[in-house]
Amino acid sequence: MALTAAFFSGRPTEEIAKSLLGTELIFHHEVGDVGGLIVETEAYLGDEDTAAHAFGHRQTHANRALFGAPGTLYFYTMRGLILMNLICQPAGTPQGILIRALQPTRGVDLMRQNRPREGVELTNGPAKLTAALGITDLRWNELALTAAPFLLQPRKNPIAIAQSPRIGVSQGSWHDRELRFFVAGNPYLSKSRKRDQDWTTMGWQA
DNA sequence: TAGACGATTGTCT
DNA sequence: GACAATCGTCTAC
Repeated sequence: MALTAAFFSGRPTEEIAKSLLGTELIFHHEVGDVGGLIVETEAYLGDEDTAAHAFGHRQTHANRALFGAPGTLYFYTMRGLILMNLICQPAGTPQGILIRALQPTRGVDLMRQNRPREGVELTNGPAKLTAALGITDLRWNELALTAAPFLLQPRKNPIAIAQSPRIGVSQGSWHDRELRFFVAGNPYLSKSRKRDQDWTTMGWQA
């Protein structure tokens, strides 16, 4: 059964970030479905999180989606690249989860057209996966997940969930908080090392 | 394989 | 005009 808004409230954002691992993100493209299993996420905890866009309850036109209802989509650009977040917690509590990497499951040929790279390079980074899915603008920012052409379907369970400090967060008192969660051993992780990759199980339970 | 660095673009002050 | 939740390339080991 597909995830709905209820999935994104009623428990801590870190918990939700972990339970998204193994969920298939499906995007209904005009010319066919594309998608993959979520293998890496990061939690951004709003007001008090020095790395979050809403730190200090800062609200601008660009980050307004963070203050939306659970299940709201937050897309934003970074050096001309597009990153995708899912909003957790009730409206007014600006917490979100960044989708950092996917293991492709469907529409791989289409994704390769969108982003001509081979193997894990197709989707092993937050801006890489949006490019591969074919997301080229912010038209779905601030929309509810259920109102946009996206679908989240639970598929697999990780053998082990690992965590680490967030990537690209080097300043502020929260820089070393372990709010990045990933499927241990999955080859599609950003920053993954070859010797850590398990191509037999891909990090999933049988 | 790890680390450094330059490119590049939208947003905010 | 400064900066950023990144990417791709290059270099050294």
